[in-house]
Amino acid sequence: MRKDLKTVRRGELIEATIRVIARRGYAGTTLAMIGKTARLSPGIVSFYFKSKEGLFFETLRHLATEYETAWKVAVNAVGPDPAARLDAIIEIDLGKDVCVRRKVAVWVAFWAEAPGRPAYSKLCTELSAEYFNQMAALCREIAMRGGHAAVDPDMVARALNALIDGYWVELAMNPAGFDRDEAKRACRLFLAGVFPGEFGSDKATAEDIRLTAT
Amino acid sequence: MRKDLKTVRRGELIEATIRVIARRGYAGTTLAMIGKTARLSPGIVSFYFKSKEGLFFETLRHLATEYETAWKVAVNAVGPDPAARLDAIIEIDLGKDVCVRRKVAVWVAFWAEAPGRPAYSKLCTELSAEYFNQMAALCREIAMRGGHAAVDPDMVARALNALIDGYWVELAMNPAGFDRDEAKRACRLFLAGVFPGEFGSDKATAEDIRLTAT
Amino acid sequence: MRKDLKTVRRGELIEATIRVIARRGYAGTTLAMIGKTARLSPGIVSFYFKSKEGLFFETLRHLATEYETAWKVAVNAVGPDPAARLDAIIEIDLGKDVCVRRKVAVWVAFWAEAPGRPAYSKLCTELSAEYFNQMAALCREIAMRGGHAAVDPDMVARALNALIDGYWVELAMNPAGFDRDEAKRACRLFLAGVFPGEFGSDKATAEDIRLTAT
Amino acid sequence: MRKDLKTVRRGELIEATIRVIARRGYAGTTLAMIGKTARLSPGIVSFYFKSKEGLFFETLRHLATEYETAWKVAVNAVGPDPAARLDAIIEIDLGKDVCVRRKVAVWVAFWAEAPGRPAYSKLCTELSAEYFNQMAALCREIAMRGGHAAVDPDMVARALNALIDGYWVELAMNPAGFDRDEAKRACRLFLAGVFPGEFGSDKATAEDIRLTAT
DNA sequence: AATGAATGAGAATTCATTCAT
DNA sequence: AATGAATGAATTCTCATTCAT
Repeated sequence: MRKDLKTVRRGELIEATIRVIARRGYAGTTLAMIGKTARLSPGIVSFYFKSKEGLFFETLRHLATEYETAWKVAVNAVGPDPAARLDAIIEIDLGKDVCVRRKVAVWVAFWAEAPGRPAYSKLCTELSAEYFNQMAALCREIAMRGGHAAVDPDMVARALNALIDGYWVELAMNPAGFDRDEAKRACRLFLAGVFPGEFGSDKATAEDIRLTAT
Repeated sequence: MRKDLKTVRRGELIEATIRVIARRGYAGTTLAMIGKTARLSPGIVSFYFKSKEGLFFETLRHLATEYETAWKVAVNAVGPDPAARLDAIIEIDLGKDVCVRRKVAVWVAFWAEAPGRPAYSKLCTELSAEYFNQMAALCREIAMRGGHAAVDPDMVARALNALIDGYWVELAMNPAGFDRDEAKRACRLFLAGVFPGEFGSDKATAEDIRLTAT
Repeated sequence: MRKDLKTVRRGELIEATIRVIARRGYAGTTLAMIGKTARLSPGIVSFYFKSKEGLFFETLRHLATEYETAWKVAVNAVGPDPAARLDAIIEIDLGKDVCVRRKVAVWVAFWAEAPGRPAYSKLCTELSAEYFNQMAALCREIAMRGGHAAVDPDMVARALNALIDGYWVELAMNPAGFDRDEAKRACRLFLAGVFPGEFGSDKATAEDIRLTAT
Repeated sequence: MRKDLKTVRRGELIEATIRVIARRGYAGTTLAMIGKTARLSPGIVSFYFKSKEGLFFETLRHLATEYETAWKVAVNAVGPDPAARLDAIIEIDLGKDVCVRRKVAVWVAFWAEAPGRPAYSKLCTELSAEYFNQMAALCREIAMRGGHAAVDPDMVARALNALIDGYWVELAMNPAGFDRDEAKRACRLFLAGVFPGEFGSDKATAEDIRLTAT
């Protein structure tokens, strides 16, 4: 009960932080705004987090953990086929749980502040590294089994990563012009070009179709 | 003469602003740091720019103008072939003048702050729109002349845009792991997949070859 | 029974306050620390004392009462001889009940804060006045009966008072270098110089001898 | 000129700090009060001192340096006779430059806060140690040359130190009842009792007589 | 009777902006 | 034209106090 309340409050404050950063930017976010958004007093942040810096870091960690968990679960859920796994990652990265304006705007904010904050930088780098390793491993598997000797699987992984990050930026900056389904198709289009026969555009999942309507 | 000095000082302050934001992030940048970096007094910003906000906006405008000019010049320099023009844009976007850590880090910082600053948002949106229109027009031309009826040229333009933005983010966050030449090849690989026969990987330009050595 | 609990709790909080002030200083003492030290919740202070200010004042009063009672009891216990009475006061002031670091550190803290707190100032002044009156009366008696006409008994009382306060400060600041027995001997040495024949250094009490071993 | 201004401002702020602490106590002192007293804005403290803590520490250091210099100069000014030197120290410690309510109240405040602030404690301890070494050396000299074998010179030094500190406390708490000249006479009375023939009460200096009028 | 979460007033601190030199 | 000292508004942070449980 005691611990639950603590967890609940921390969650409320983190959620409020995400909303405020998404609306006002990192530099424009004050504890007063976060307090108001969470319908709590501004002084409470010191109680649950050591400081503003602490709250921000925990917010980043929350997003990082959520994201990491999501793609790991997704990868394991679809069985061993590397193409299906890559597909599952795309589905998560551009899916409606992770790829919502609120959250990607905060990711961009933390990326932008990372140069001046070693703690942010470290966390992002570690997350990235693990993510890249997974992606590169899958690309390598596909390349080997399919005889796609010509392409460098690491390069493909980096490109796919960049493509997804780029879509996040698009969503953050121009949510009206962003089409989650189109983004997924574009990722598969890229992979289909690189690994012919692996990512047919006809392979659209049921999920795809559902989300297109959204 | 008077005007020259004004232009020089403004340029120095903008350059200093870029360096400081790249190193410390947007929120971590103070006028004192900018002054120190420019070897000028902190009070001088009020003289040459109305305010900190003004300096930051002019910094964004400087980057925007520089970038816009660069790709327009490049497009016009290569003649009318749409594929060559698209190639020229890639060359600029990932070339050593525009795609340097210092500058892309500042772009990411402005993207991140845009939600809270209508002025930034507006400028970025306008720049994006013009850039996208150009790219989409070129993609449409290629699609039409090559009979690539299956793909939506706008989608290709958006994807290419996202891919490039994503590479900028990569460079900003992890400069050591970024390979400008690889990024360009990945863009062409994507286009080659979408528009078969148009962007052969054998088409590497002289520029490419030069930069690979770097 | 009810009243007992109240008295017990108040005593616990006062004792905790003494410990915390002695360790952290007056300015560095928070109700949270006092609560933790007393193994009670921080909110309880409002219940047993009106406020932090109230708790602090009661702490001062507690020390003052304890001290006042101690020397009055001691004075009355030794019979009417003024030299013996003065000796008894020295014994108390530098004895192990009153003159312990914990307590003298708090005395110094209250002295230091007195300028800004009329309530503290008043209490200390009243206590001082009564103490001085007693001491001066004893000095006067000794001076008169011994024919020590040359010395001003009030001056001697003030000097002895200063000497004892000074030793308290020494104990507060540098407990390792403080020797309670030496301090008592020094007081008697001073009085022996002022009132020749009255405070022979050979007159060390049994108490003295016991404490020397400590 | 530049450096002078800095020195002047720092001095003004330190002087204001002394006045405010003396009037309000350590805990009751705010930067706003210091600013007002110095007729400067509250934000300026950060400019000349890193923080409130920094200002307080420099204030202590200022007092310590002033005091240390004063007694060293005084000791050297009077020639090699140890009794004269001890006398000179008493003259300084209870003289009108050092022993004024404003300053001794601040000393008491720092003594009181020392337990919670290692930096204060360290500075006070070092100052004390040097002062004690000097005093003890002089007492030893007097004891040896005068054949006062019975008394421990270190004990005398500690007692004199305590007596002077005690007078400082008296002045801080009850300035109206404090007589600087009487305090000096009391110190000499004590020494005269300990070292017979050395500190005759007839040895009052011209300085003494002048100050008595004050 | 006691807790400890929550509040919010007050203080320290930061830093954009101003302005006398 | 440039400086950099000084200001003071805005923000973070601390912590005494309150109050529902």
